[in-house]
Amino acid sequence: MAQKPSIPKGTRDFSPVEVVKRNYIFDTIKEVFRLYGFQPIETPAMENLSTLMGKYGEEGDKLLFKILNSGDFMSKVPYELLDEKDSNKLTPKLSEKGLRYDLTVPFARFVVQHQNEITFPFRRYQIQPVWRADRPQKGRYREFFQCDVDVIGSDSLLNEAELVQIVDDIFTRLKINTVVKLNNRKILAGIAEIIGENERLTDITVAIDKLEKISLEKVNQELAEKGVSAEAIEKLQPILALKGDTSEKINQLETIFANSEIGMKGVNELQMLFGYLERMELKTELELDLTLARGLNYYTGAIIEVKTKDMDMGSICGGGRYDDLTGIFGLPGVSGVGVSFGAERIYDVLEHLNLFPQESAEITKVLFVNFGEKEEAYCLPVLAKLRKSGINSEIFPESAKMKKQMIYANKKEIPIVVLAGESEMAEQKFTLKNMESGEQFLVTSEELIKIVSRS
RNA sequence: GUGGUUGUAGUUCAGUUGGUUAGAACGCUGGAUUGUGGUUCCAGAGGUCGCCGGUUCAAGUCCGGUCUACCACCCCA
Repeated sequence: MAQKPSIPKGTRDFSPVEVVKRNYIFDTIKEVFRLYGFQPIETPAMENLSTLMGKYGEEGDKLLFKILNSGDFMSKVPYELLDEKDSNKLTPKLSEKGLRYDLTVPFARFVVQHQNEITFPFRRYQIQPVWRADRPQKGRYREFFQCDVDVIGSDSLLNEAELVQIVDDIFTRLKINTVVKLNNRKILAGIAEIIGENERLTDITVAIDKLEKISLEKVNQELAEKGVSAEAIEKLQPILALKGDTSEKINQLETIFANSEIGMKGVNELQMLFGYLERMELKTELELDLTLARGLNYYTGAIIEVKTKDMDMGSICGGGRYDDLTGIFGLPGVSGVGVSFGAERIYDVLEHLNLFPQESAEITKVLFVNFGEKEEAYCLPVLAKLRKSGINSEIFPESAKMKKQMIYANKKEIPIVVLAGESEMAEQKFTLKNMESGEQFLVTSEELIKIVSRS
């Protein structure tokens, strides 16, 4: 006997109901992207490892799925390498392709490769699965979808502002209450500068990013463990404790950064961004969060993160500005800014809050019961007319027992069943049954189409 | 990658200090009802107790390993 089939760890099948719900999210997102003039691209599931390696830090490299070379690859491996048993040295001999880890790096590669065909600034969106060899947990998978929007080739902060507007638009449509948290890497760099720990920018950002989750004491402890001097930690405290609304925080930062050029630049960018946002009449709450760092270390300017106010959950959307992402692929000086929507988490929020729409464009509206060959022939022209007028409809493919066909309609939640047997045919009519109320009507084909189109 | 919890019909779960033939509910199939689904009633099918090994006269139950899902780190969407 065949053993039970299964799928790889951290991957999922999607049932029809789930796909319909997921498409609702993707369709809403795409609609808004298009509304702002973004165009879709797609890139291959696999990239050359040389494109992917070293772009996500040391951790990231470990989480890349690598694809085994084809053919007799072992014959080319020198014996000494096999004896050494050093995976890091052996891997390049066995694998030269990997599954993409995110959509941003392949996008950067795409831009460099097609730079002469692209009109800048390039506004693109991309909705595709990505793969990470992470340990799965609830809401964390090894295969998941990212929905990215980026503008590349423009330094204007208007792009940041529009991305926030897109976020506002999408979550308003999805009926999720959100707060958009904003910060700027230059502020964080300024902080590192004035406390005299320029070198430790990454450690500092990672540590203060945790302020929401763990206590101030723990954060300070972690900073000390990472080798940040006690003096610097002391200097950091008043900054972490900054209070007030956005303009108050910005005012205080101006004083703090009097001697930090990069810090001042960050303050100016924030002022400009919030200036744009004020004119956009957003429904979403905005918050300047100085502890917002986000892990990805290619961000250089604005940092954006979106959380829902409706339930306790990590961010459902995030992004920022990255200067010079294409530099590593040989095209320096092109700046980009983008955000990525976490489809899986948005799904969980909508499910939890029961916000998926009941009506779906993907379910069958009308089922013709099949009574036999003559009856089939009688129904087919009407079925064709229904479909022509855009009504999802089907005929049961064989003249099975009535009960079986009714159960089929019931399970598929088909709202209307059409019965046409001998007696109906004799009168040139159809019996239309409303499956919810159980009511039945004897109607002509024209009346049938009219009634069904209305409901 | 580190540490922990878990696994029994399709699903959710019972299963005594280790002791004959592993149960229930829901679901599924058929019937009551040859032109009527959701409610009801009757009958039936469905399990290598995640997998591999060990201890024992005897293992769903104890031990080791492994896989899976989940939880906390790490990191992240």
